[in-house]
Amino acid sequence: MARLTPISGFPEWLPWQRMIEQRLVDRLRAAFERHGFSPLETRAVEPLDQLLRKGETSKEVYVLRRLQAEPGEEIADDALGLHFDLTVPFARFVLENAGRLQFPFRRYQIQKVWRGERPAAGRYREFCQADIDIVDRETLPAHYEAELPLVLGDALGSLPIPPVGIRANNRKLCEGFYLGLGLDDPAVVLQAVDKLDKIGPQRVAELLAETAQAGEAQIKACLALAGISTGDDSFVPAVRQLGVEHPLLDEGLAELAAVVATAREHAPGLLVADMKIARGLDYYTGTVYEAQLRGFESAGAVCAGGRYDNLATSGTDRYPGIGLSIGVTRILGLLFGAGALALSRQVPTCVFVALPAESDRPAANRIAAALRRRDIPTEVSASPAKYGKQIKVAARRGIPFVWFPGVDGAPDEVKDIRSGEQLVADPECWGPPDDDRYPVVTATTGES
RNA sequence: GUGACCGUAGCUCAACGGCAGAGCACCGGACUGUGGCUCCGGGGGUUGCCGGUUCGAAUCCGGCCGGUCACCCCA
Repeated sequence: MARLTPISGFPEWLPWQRMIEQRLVDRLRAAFERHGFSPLETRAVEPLDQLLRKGETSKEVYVLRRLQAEPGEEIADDALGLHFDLTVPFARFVLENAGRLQFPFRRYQIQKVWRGERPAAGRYREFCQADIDIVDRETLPAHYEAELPLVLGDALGSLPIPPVGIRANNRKLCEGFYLGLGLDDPAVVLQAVDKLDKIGPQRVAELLAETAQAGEAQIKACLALAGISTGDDSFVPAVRQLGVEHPLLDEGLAELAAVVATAREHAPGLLVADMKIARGLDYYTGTVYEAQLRGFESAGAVCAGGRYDNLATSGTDRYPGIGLSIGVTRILGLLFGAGALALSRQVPTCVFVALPAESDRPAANRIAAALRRRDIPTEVSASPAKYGKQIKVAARRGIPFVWFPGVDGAPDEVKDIRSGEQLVADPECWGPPDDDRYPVVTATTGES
């Protein structure tokens, strides 16, 4: 057998980490449903031509081929590829099932996606995303653009992870500004401005001159716009002061102001308007979002999304939508890497039933069954070793309670392994404290 | 996909051309059926993989794999 090595970009967690992931996903799911989003799962594959509608991401797509494919067989448009996000498959699903869905349709979707990128810290080739989207037919009211960040704040806010900060911008605002400025290719300008955090104003200015043929005054105005970032609607007069006028700009300003105002009322400190958020994807048409984990800003965005008016269209039918995506694997990878998450024990087991002798196993099984009936995770010792060893087995796994079956008519006893306290107990009515029944996720502070 | 740095026991690291080691962890005993402390003992490694140089390679060279960082892009 060949030496076993991990495969780059395909993370596998240990059981205690998987338990944390499942608990995190449970919380997300509960929050999404609390806000009225319905669950959806789409197949892992889409026809290549569907996946590539998004644009120049073709290099990232993993193609599915049969081992017995004809040698030299071309990869056709109808070949299957693994989906690289959940938005494109969702748009396809909406078109395919429009007749059976009620609109506005709100759904959440928590699934693996695959991208053939170079792996790095917090970046994987196989990873889990949790998406929420709302689509409607023909038109999508702007108030959804204010609602989505609140769902995100609710979903992530109750978890023992660092707070997320959402930065929002609006495509209409930027495009209107650039058009009003006389720059007629807003997409190119956006691409340059998007790099501001990375390469700084000098290089962005050079880029703008090169790729967008921007003049000095135009560059200055673009950089001034990108420098505006406020937690309230004071960005509106700040933008107006730059003296640019365009109908699209007015629309964008009004929409973003509404997003900020709503967030301020319901989740103060969650969201800021930031005029340099661009997002690379060109299908966004309104509000765009990007969220970072506090303390992990350099690792990039852990959530992203925005409004797309033209992603799901077929003939005359149009389904404008808006969505946000949470990078579950990235969040976990960053926090595990920093040692910032801990679980109260390594196994689900709450009670470990000790075994006096192998002949006592049937009695031990009955005790375990009684506890499990009352929803107390229980396992029976593997072997009737000395009690000291059986206790040690439980202690190493962090199991909080060891149960000693009574022998020769003596009553059962249960021992709290942390305090050492041992009490007479009846498997039909004893129960652990609420905090001990299931493993609990905690944030680890003060790692050095 | 491009470039740079790094790979020794489960973990953290020594040995840097000449017998592959320590601490922690793990297993056993002292302690005859109630863990954690202490003491004593034990098992663990084709030095990431393949090839090259050399009398001799963990050590030097090349390729591959894996990890990290900067580009690119993105969750």
